[in-house]
Amino acid sequence: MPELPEVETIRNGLQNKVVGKKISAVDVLFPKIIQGDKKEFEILVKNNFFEDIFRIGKLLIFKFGKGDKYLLAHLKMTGQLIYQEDGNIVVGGHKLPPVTAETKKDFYDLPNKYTRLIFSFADGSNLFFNDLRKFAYVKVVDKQERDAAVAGYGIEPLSKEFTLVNFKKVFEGKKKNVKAVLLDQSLIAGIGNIYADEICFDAKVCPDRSVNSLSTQEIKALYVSSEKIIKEAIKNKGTTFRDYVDASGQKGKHIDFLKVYNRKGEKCLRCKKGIIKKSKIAGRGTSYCEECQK
DNA sequence: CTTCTTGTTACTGA
DNA sequence: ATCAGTAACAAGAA
Repeated sequence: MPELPEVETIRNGLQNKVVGKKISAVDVLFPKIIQGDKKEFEILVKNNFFEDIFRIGKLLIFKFGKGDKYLLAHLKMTGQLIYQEDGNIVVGGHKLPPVTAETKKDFYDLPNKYTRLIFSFADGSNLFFNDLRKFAYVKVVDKQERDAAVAGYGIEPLSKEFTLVNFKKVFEGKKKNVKAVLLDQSLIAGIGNIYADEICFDAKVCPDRSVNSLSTQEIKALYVSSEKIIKEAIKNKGTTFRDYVDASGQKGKHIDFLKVYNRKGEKCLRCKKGIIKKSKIAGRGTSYCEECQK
């Protein structure tokens, strides 16, 4: 699922590909993907261009060249943003291909049965917004609404504000467990289920520990591990567990580096004694080693 | 058939 | 206020 490292990989990939290109057409194949006024969306996008692409947590923010407007894009669980240089796609008037054994098999044919939105650029290239589960969205906002959205997020792991002092503040006076705090986007931006488990494992902290029981050293370990795990995952272009692909349609390689997630029943790679356990913590499937995560 | 999967929000009750 | 738990959203896999 796209978490910070995956969304950052997509942002990075799109930066060099779509910024500055004139959008000549937009095809809305699933109208519900657009939050708010659909007409406003189409009028704004057409004959405009993306001037820059930002990210906070798992949220992408496209700045338009004309008009002081922004497009927020959230991939939720199965969203994909795939850019394709060529292809035999006629600009405008896209229709979904029929669902046949052929199209179903080739998930990477574009557009496919999960394509919800297509931006067509003047040079003939296209940006496909696919989403199997239909939870992903785009939303046009002004500067004020953009700032409000950003303000709702906690400290961003790749920013200057991600310091040990600020990280400690997040845990102060709380009673929630570690997993719940790591997943809370209003406290720390961008961590999802996979990396929450990996961070707890790396820090040797059991995810169901109440944060008010953590020692200063344990909080520091979680801080160091958060930064380390997220940067490693970005280096590997994210984790493809199921649907995630980057802006070029390529899978991430970080799945080979996961140490606990999806390893239920396997022997712990670190202590080689414990068997990875999976239980429900903070309402999420959580994998951890009881032997070496205290 | 049932159960599980995950990001986020909304709602309940403690 | 804070927290835990759960339903909802939707479409799949197992």
